[in-house]
Amino acid sequence: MPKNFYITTTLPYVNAEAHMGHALEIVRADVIARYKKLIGFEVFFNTGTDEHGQKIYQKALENKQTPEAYTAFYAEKFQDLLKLLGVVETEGITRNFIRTTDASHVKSAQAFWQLCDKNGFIYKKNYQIKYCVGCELEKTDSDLVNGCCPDHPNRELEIRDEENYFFKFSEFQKPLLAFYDKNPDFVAPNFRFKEIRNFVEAGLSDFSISRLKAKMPWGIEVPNDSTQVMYVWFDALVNYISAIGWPADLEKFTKWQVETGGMVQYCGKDNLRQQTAMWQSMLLAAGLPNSKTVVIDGFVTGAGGIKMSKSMGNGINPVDHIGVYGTDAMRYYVTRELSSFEDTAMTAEMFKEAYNANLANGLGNLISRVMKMAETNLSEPVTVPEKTIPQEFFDLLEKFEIQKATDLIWQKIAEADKMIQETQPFKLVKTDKEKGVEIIKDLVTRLYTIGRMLNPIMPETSKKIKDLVKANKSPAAPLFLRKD
RNA sequence: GCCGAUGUAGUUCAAUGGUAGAACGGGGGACUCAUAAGCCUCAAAAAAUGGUUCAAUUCCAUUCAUCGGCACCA
Repeated sequence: MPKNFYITTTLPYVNAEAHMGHALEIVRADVIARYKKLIGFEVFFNTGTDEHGQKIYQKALENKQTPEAYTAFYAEKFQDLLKLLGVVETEGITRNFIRTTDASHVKSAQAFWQLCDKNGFIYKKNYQIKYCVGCELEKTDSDLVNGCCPDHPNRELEIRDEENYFFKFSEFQKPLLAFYDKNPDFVAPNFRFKEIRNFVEAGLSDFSISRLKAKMPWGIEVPNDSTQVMYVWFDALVNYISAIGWPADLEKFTKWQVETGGMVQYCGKDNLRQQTAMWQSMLLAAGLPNSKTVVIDGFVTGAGGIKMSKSMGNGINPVDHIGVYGTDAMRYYVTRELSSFEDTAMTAEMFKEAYNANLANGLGNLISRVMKMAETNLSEPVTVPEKTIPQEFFDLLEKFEIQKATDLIWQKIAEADKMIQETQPFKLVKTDKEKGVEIIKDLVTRLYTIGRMLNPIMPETSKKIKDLVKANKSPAAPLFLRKD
């Protein structure tokens, strides 16, 4: 039985700066990837950028750039973000960064379309669009206020017909429900699974999967119809399999999507339907294996649960925070201080408090005090036994309960601090050297275990702890300096 | 409007049909290995109303408040 594991984030749409939601999703997927690697899996980690569509085309025009230059700029920015988040080259993990403008992806998306078409799930029909003559623009339902254009409320919207391709989503109600029944852990957390099941049970409508190329030139051309380009679904969602070589390299595809039991996907709650229903139907239509699990994140909000926005001025820029506090501090925050599945409020003040309490006073201080005693009182580095991580830690990560798993580490930190207070080894070595040394060795072993558990969560810190223990040295400078 | 969820110390969360736990923040104390850190200790909480029950924060109903979804926005 090969131990392979494939995990992917959704691809950020590159029409704006990266926000906390991106950081959250990328780090958590990386934590799971590193955890799987830790327990012996060979891991494929996919992320990238979604680069087609009307909005990007317009943004590029606004910036007086070609869409190619515009998306290249953002793709690079997101790659920089990955580095800042600690998503870097890691032994045992294949890192992949896909851009939906990659030639291989374009080919893959077209092949996927043709396969679904061949299987009879794509057809052409009239699609009615709402058009505001005042704006001279097409309007979507979500653009409208009380059924009218907000800028021209007194003008009647015109209904115009346009020919588009559609996907027969409606035929997948039963297959989807059957798939859900067979895979009771398909969506995490469970309340999101209920939500999507209700949605599917209520009935499905076919969705449109192309746009007129004349109107929207920045997209992947529909096979055998140069007048149309693919709308987002058959473009962006297909990245999860184009990333692992489908259909050009079926051996690679088999390794990561078949032998693994399917990909594990991370996404925000706004992506629930796309990932757990639409994309799964598309895979069924193509006769390809489904995803194994889709993990749904909550949102990061401002204080009081208010949506972060520029106008509110309550946004948190992950890049700025990493600049001040460091990569591992950000990884700590999104894994332990933000709920694994629910919305969580976050402010700069909360970040600082959590940093001081748990990284400076908690973890960092423990490292200093334990290693100082070790350096002073031990003649050689402690030999740490092989397996010291509690099984519970693995069980929690297996269920994507990253927050609870991280909590467990901080419990271990508190236990060690308490033990120092109760046994006072720093005093004991003066009266009973042997006994004092015994306790210090135990503390070093505990610290090393904490270092091991931190491996998926805070890889840099994990390595620093292990190196200090192996060298029997106290840190030259505090690992997490208090910020005032 | 419909569907779903949530409402617990100042804040962020937890457990529970029978003393409501924790963390941060706040007050006090003894200590010194450590980053004015750590440890001990104190104060501090169930949105409202009604019902079921010997007993409700927990179950049910209603009200109020907040959030999400109600599809072509990526």
